[in-house]
Amino acid sequence: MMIGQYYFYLYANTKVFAMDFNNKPSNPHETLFNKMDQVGVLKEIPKGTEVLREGQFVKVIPFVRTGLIKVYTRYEDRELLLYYIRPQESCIMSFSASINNEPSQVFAITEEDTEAFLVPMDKIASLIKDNPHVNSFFFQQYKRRYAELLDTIHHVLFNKMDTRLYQHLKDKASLKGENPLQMSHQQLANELGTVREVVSRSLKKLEGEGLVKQQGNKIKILA
Amino acid sequence: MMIGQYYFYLYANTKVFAMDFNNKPSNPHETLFNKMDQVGVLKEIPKGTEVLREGQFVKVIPFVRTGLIKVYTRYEDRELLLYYIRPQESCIMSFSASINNEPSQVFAITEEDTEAFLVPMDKIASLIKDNPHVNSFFFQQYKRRYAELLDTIHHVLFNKMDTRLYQHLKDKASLKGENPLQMSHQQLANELGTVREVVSRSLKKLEGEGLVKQQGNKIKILA
DNA sequence: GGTGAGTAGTGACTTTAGTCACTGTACAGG
DNA sequence: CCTGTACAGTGACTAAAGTCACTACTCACC
Repeated sequence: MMIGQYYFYLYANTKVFAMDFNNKPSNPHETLFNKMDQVGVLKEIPKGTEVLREGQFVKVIPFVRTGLIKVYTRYEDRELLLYYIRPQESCIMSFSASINNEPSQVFAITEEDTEAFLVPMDKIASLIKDNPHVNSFFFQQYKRRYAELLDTIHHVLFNKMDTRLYQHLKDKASLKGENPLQMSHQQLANELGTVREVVSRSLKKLEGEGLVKQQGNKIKILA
Repeated sequence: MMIGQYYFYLYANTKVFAMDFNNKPSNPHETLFNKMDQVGVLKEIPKGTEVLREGQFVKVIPFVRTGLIKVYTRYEDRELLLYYIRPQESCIMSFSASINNEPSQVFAITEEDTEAFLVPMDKIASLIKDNPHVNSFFFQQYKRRYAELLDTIHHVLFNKMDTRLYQHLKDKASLKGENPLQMSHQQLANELGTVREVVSRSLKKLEGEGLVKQQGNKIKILA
């Protein structure tokens, strides 16, 4: 099912954001983000919104201002987390898909309430021409995402599930800045590309090793 | 062991290439490659030369004119093929590493006798500024490599070894354009991130299914 | 002709992950 | 209060991959 190029627009209210010309931060990324409201609109997207699905064509690139977007892939009924788009970041999979007007290969969902600038791809193209920062920003994003994926593939290929799970829990806790982490076993299984039972058992094992502790529907990371 | 920025220079003879100003191809990539000799040198690198290793700093980006370079990662004593750099392509891992002056995360080896333009990173930077084709070339390369890696991760996570092996053999045969493919089981194991015994057995299974045939030290792909 | 390196084949085994089927718990909503 | 749903725990099993140990072949080279 392809919903069309402005899928994002289906959700949340649009808000044109007030520009702050006086603020001249030294960080190029901040500068970049301050330009975004000239070319795109700021959206508020509630937690749990599916903002992109496989097969969909992309015409607008998100730049996250606050919140968190999860990008993942699906195969049959399994999923695998690819990366999170954090504040000051963008989505290279959208960018990639836009470049050649190809459909998306991945899914994306807001994992927290998120504010993002949505910038049409043609605007991005001219931004890139005018502003070398934008260009290098995307190269940096690619570089990072590639490194992350390489890391993931290492884990998948060379590590056992309990190691992967533990690492994932730690990463996730620090990413979201909350320690008793509230997630179901099923969610964890999806992010790691495995099944619920395996997560249950691995979690039990980690608990036995004193690395985590399950309390109610939360998981406390101890070490 | 870090050998320094001009690692490539350790091998093969340098040859400054004659420019062909009259040739005006329509393909931007060809145009791009015709510019390379203005900014870099053409190297002839014999088959089996290790051109990049993990931890090494990169200052020069290769643009393959003829031949084939294999890029792979290593973990403990296992390896995994990441991608091939074919003619008209470049190496985004070198590019990535250069951008922030970080060491390489991967290895690269010539799999056939290869001619490549070696272009210092600072030249690339100015090329990118002057020539939008160069810029989009690298974005395209990133896009492709990311897609390839995503594909690899799908195979690793969701397919069995014999499927992966068979697919790999087919890909490899078409890439190298030779059908009775000459490779040891160990080599295949490395490229797939597994061990020799598993390749031996999977190959046997594929042979039983009539998909391949081992003849001497070669593997014939039948279907 | 003997030796050593590289390669391939294979039986026996262990470990890991995944599957199936079921139990039990918590909780929301009619 | 009953019922449906989502979630967690677990025993029993299967399948896949990897490990270990050994045999055997080929071929280069002294």
